[in-house]
Amino acid sequence: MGEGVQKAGRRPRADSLRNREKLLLAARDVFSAGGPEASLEAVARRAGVGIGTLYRHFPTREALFQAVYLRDVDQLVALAQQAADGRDPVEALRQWLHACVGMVATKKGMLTALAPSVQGSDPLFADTSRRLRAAVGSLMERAVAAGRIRSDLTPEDLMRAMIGMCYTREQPGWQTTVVLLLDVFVDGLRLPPDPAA
Amino acid sequence: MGEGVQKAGRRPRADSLRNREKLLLAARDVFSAGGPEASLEAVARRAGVGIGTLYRHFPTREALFQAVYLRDVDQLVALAQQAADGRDPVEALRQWLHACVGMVATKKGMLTALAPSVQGSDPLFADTSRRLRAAVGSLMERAVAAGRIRSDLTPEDLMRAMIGMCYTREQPGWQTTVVLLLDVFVDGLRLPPDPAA
Amino acid sequence: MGEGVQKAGRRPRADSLRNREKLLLAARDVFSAGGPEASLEAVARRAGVGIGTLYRHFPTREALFQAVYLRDVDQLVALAQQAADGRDPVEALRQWLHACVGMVATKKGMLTALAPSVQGSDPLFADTSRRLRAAVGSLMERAVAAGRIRSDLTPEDLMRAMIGMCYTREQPGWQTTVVLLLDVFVDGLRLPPDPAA
Amino acid sequence: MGEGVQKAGRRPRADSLRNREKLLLAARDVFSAGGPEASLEAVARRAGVGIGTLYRHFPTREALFQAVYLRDVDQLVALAQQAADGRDPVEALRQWLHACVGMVATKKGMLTALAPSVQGSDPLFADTSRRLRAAVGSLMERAVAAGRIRSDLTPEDLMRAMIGMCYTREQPGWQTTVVLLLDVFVDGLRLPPDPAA
DNA sequence: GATGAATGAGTCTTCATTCAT
DNA sequence: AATGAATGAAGACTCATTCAT
Repeated sequence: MGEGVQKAGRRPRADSLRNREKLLLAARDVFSAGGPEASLEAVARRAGVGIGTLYRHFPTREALFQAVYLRDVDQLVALAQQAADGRDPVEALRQWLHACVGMVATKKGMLTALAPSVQGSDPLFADTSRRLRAAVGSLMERAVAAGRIRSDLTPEDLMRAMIGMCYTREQPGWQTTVVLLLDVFVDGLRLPPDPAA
Repeated sequence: MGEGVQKAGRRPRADSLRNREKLLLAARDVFSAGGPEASLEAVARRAGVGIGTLYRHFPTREALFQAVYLRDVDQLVALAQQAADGRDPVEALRQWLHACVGMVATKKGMLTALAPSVQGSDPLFADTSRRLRAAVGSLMERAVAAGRIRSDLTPEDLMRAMIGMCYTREQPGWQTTVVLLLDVFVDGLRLPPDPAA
Repeated sequence: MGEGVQKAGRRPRADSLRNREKLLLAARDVFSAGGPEASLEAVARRAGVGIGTLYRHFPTREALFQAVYLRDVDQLVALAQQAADGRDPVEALRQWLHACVGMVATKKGMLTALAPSVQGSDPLFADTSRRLRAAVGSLMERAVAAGRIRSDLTPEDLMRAMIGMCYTREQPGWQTTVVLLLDVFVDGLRLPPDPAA
Repeated sequence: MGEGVQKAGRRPRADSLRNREKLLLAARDVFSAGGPEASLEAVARRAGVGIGTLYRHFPTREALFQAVYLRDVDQLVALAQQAADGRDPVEALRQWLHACVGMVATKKGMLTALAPSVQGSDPLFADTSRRLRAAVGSLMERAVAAGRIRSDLTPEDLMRAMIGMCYTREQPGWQTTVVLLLDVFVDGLRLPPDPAA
């Protein structure tokens, strides 16, 4: 989906697959360094393939984008699923948010990927978006069910807060700041313990 | 400051002033729509003046930028000063943040202006930045002094949280969401009332 | 001639004369530094007058050019006339050529002025050209009359050789080289002493 | 070398070669007419190709320049080598200088190529420069060894004299003049026959 | 399928030149 | 007369995109 390659029912050529992989790696690097406006030629050059090859695999900039960051989002989802096990549910939420900051720090393109997944309506991101929402949702659900946090925020809301805070990333040491801000935010989500209990 | 025009002591030509104004309006529109990378030619075109005129008035992209958003930031500062009067200090903080959201909603370019004022180190924004920080700082100071909010956040931190949340703006109705998120954040800032009192 | 100012029979305003002078000085500096392609706005800026004023005084680039270098050429002419007195005529020729090199070294624009005066057919330079030719001609004449140099070169030829050698000017120490080359050239002009005498 | 094209081991596309050739021809014409500052767009236009194509083949103005004039300089070198055979060594020198004038006359851009090769320090011209110097040097060497000319001039000096004289080229019939001037110069180089011999 | 050449539209930027004040 | 604002025509350069090989 999104790639221009692969007529149904035909086994992909080995070099084709290899090129696709090289392109994805190159694109991640280039987009990380130069932002999402970076030149496609730079991507092809770094991948060591012709620009035509890039276009064959990813007919639009968006298609490339999507493919590049799909796996990153998958990691976030996995992380949310792990965090949902055991532990205090509010703490799990906080830990997961911290982990998100860590990933944004490592993979500079991550934010670029998250924003459309959370906010956009582009059908290309629909699936990614749905999976992410589900994972975050179940994380929140536990805390809500335990009466520990307010129940009027959606998973998107939480994601947006997290993403927004991360836009701060530039100064050295930004991670510390963002973690602090997120902690404040999580504190704001808490409900007082039920005095009846 | 920043404009290449106006040797001291000479009355500006009428059309010059008119053009400057047209350029500022056009620039606000264009930057709002296309982001800060938007083409300067597009600005000139929309202003209905020659590209040379744009360059005469604003020799660099940054100079134009700065001029466009200076007044907007001034309004935020004024708003903060007003909010500092009377009322409950935490409430004042919350109200000011709400007002910020309102301004971001009205002037789509506002965010573009705030980000460099808060994060950047460009000397052009140094003054703007300082004024903003002072205004927000005194707003927070009152709440801290009253023992109502935590004292370990800087004015920049608060601004960053606000700005970050606003990056969310795209979907219809985003303002409601952002206001909600900011309220959560302010709740997170609160300290429990001093039991000794 | 060449200037657009001065309707006949009207005394020039004092500031007009002052501006003209400032422009000439500025033009010399700017053309020296930036070559003959230098921007007229730079000239006006350095002169501290408006670009419009420059145009009023010198309606074309060439007119400015001509005015700037007129006096320089005059100096060369004067030099040639002095050199024609006394001394050995071949030596006088050589000395004058050396002096030319010195002037080219001092006034970087000099070459730019000489070339059109010697080669061009622009009527603006006709007079300059004539005066120069006359001066150099009489210098050569003496040596020819004394049977000391060949008689088949014109004053233009000599000037061209000198100018050509000077085009070399770039490297540090070029003057030494050019003087050497001119000495060789003068040696080539010599006739053997008349054995009959 | 200097071109941005041709990864090793791939046969160049036919139209690519054709375009390269068209560009070289166009560039020679345009630089001849308009000097080395001439517009690259004019070159592309005259070659009948897009400006992008020009940039692909020659990523910098200098690269184009170099490519255009490389072959011309090669011819001069070959000529010098031929002239070094047989004949009277002073006469060989003179003949070669005459040939240079002829080439300058034919290929108006030649001077533009020679100047940086002789005077410049641009690494692009280093090789060209070296080859030319060697060729001229061995031509002079023979005459010096035979005690026929002064030994205190470098090959560069000779080249500069030749180039300088040619800057004269404008008027009709300039070749005759330049040949005359060069003959005078060569005469100036001569030493008197050794009376001891 | 892969390659990279060709193309031209679009940007930025500088200036000569004209004209309103 | 002087000024400098306005204008737009170049020119350099970059890239997205298409296509010949």
